[in-house]
Amino acid sequence: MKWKSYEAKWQKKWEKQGVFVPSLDSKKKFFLTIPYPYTSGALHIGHGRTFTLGDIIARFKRHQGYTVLFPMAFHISGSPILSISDKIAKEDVRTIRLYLEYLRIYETPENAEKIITTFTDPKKVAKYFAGKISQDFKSIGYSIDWTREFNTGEERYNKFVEWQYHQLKEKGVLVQGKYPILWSLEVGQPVGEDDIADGDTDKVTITEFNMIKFPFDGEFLVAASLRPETIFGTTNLWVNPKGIYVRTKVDGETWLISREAAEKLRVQGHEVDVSKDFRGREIVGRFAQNPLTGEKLPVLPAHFVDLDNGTGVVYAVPAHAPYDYQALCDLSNHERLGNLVDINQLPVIINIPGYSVPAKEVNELHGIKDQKDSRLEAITKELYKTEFYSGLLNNKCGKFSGLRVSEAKDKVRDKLRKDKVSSTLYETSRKAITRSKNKVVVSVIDDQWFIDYSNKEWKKKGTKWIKRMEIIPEKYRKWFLDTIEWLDKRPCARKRGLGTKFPFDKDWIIEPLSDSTIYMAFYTIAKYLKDLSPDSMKLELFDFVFLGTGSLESVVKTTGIKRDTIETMRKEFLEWYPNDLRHTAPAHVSNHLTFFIMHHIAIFDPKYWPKGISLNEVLIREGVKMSKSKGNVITLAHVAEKYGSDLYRLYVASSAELDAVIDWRERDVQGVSSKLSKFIDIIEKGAKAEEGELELVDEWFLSKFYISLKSATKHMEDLKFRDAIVDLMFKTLNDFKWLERRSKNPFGTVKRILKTWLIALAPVIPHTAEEYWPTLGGEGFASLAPWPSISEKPNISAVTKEEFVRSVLNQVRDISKLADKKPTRVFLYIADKWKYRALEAVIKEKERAMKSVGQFENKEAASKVIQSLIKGRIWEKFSEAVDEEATLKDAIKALEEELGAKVEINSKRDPLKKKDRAMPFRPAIYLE
RNA sequence: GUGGGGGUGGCGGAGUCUGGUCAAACGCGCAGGACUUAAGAUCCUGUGGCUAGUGCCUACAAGGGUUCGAAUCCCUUCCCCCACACCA
Repeated sequence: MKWKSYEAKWQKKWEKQGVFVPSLDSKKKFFLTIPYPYTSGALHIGHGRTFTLGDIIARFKRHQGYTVLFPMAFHISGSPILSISDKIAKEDVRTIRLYLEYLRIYETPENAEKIITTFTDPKKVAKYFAGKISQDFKSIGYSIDWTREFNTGEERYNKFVEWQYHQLKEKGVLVQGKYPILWSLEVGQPVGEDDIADGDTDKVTITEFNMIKFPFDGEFLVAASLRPETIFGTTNLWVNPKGIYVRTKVDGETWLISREAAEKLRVQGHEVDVSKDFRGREIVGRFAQNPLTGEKLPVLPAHFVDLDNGTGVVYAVPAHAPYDYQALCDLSNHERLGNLVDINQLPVIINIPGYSVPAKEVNELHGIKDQKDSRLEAITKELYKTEFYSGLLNNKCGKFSGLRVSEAKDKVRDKLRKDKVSSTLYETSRKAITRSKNKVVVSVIDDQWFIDYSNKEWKKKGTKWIKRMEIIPEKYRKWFLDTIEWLDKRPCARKRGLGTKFPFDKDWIIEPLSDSTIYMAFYTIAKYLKDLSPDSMKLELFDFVFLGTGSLESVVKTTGIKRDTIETMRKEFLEWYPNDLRHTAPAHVSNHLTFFIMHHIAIFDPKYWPKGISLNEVLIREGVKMSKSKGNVITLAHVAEKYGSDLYRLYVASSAELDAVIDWRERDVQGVSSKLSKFIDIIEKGAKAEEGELELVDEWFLSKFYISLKSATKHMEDLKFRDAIVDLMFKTLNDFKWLERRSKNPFGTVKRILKTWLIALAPVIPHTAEEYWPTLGGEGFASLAPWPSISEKPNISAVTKEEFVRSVLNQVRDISKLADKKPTRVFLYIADKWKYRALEAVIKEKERAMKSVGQFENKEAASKVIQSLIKGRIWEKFSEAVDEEATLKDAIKALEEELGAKVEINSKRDPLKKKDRAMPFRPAIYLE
């Protein structure tokens, strides 16, 4: 792995000479961004895939003559870094262990112990890892302009984000309203996924129950359900007889619900005043009213009712709910309550093919005997799924009859709400506790700030723009369109975390996905703000720089910033914007990338809207996902030392196309490594060789290379790196092997294309390109060399002839394999002249060549030959006939060597009468 | 649940949009050979079945359909993966 020895040297040279710091006033510019990494730890080779491919794009564009801006910054907004510091401060063992592990990637154990004590300050964590990540990036050879680096905790960035939010407010997309979030009652604080026990593995979401109020002697017995449409099939209400319920005032009415439910309602924006509690059994046997039909419904006891789920009151739909049906069965022998619901006359309200009373039938099928049977859960789910997709509401459902369950659900819910018999209760999707063992419930915040993506005009513009943008691979475009369709109001500020304070209410902090949507613009000016006082970064400054509004004079006056600094900033912005390409992983489509597009649309002039997005899939290792817990992570920091950066880059670029998952397999890495070694070996030998006369095989090799280069250039433009490398590396190396066998002077021949070859691979293996560039007589940095032009025309006839020789060789081999003998003499017979006339006709007329049969003497034979040529689609393989006899005679030595046999062409000797079988490009063969 | 992607050889993966050029690019593995005292590295050859030949048969998750023709288009079923709002 020779490349390891020279990589660091070139990285230093690039940095020292500012090779990747672009100048202004370019003719052709290209502005590439990759989302900045979040600095909570070390990055691994999976993250590196995205940055590496981005870098390859940047480098390729530079070769193509673009002035490329490829900047980088660091994200520190949000709660994770904060909670890391909290945990380290609280001496949480797991966190400390994890971070010591991270630190040891870069530090001696003693230093790691020292540094971790500073990590109680979140900014120190962020700063430390930002430093290390940029060091890692440099070690992989990324061509980043580091002069524009910043992190999102800096004041200049905060000022910029504040400006962004003023803009959003002006555009009317910032709104305030109610919002349900996960909440801890004990702590009185929101809880995030990382606060919840097992929150990472078993996600907790928020579900909406419909609370339906059943009139109950001037009060309401309030039942909660996820299936409002089943209200038409209810026969009774269930309470848990042992459970504790409360009689409470809720929003001015008296409700009977479980104690837990009352607590939840209190934090969900309801006025709750609990007056008295009682056991569920106390109301058993009384009657409530169906709020839709007025029907009398008995209150019955059931043990499956969970007080801490919904309201602790459930309305029974025994024909459709396995639990309800079974609970009725369990009760049927009860002398007083057993006959209040007639189990043989259950109202069926949903028709599904194959069932008459679904719950009854599935229970019987599974042999359910008791409501405590644990299988009921799964059976319920199963039945619900069937009903949801194939069930139709029947004529018991009034105006909803005939609807599918999937449609009826929302319609019935809306009607119940409209009639004020129903409202919403939020519940967690599963029982959850925080890591400090507090119960997680849902609370409703009523002054939450949102970005209103549901705004119709805005959406329309977004959709239209996405249809026009360049999206690579194309298949992700639909995902963008779906996302924008689905996007609704999105909370954009939080009470916790690092980041920019919300400018209109300083108690809030802008949420980390909402503070990173237009910062590509910030790159253009970041370096000029570095030394200015934050106070000078007034709204007017950004207005002027980004929107061109206001006058230079007045901005100078209000900000006190020097006139030419402001002018330069404006110039930088105009120079680089829009962002030509943003490259990242598909996971960001449904949030970040769509916000990125939408915010640009809201704030900037259309000519500055983002032009393109490219995406690459993830990287796994030996078939499994990399994760800290599995201990199979290779960090970016180890790449240079372990594999060398050029090998890493080559593997990442060549082993899968953008939309396929890369599997990092040590064995395959070794394979790629040997290709790279071989390539370097050829360069070294080629550089020393003398160019000589070109023979057929040399012409063939050079021509094949030009064809590959042309195809690879196209692939690079389409970001199909794998295909490009297959052309430039694997196929060309294979061709070279043949050249080595056949040519008198293979290295002299390859020398003619070495510079071209090297630059064509430079985006992928830049260090190797730099190292050998001077050796080959290149000037300046290889990284800045122009992309090779393809002026040389491939010699098609040489290619055809050599391919013909190779195919004859293969044919002889095929036959000797079939004949199962190793020949000592090989006889080749060239096809008769008239068959070449047939070939000519087929090359010219393709499928329609049959009509020329008439021109031949032996029409039957001619028709066979032509048919065969057509079937073989010969015109796609060979574009012209060659003088086969001469070509083979020229190559006779090579053939004899390869075959280890004497080769005779058009010999009189033909004992098996093979000569007649000969066809153009397929001489007849006889072996002895 | 909602939305998206996918199932091809011993393996990773091309090919699918634009049906015929496909027994399947490129790579890995495996087998035989060359080189070597030997191993490794490297190079050559082979790697569905039949066949001294430009062909036939069986294959592209399973089943069905459209078509002269399907891995490719349509339908059904099974299986796998990914993303989903405060998480960066």
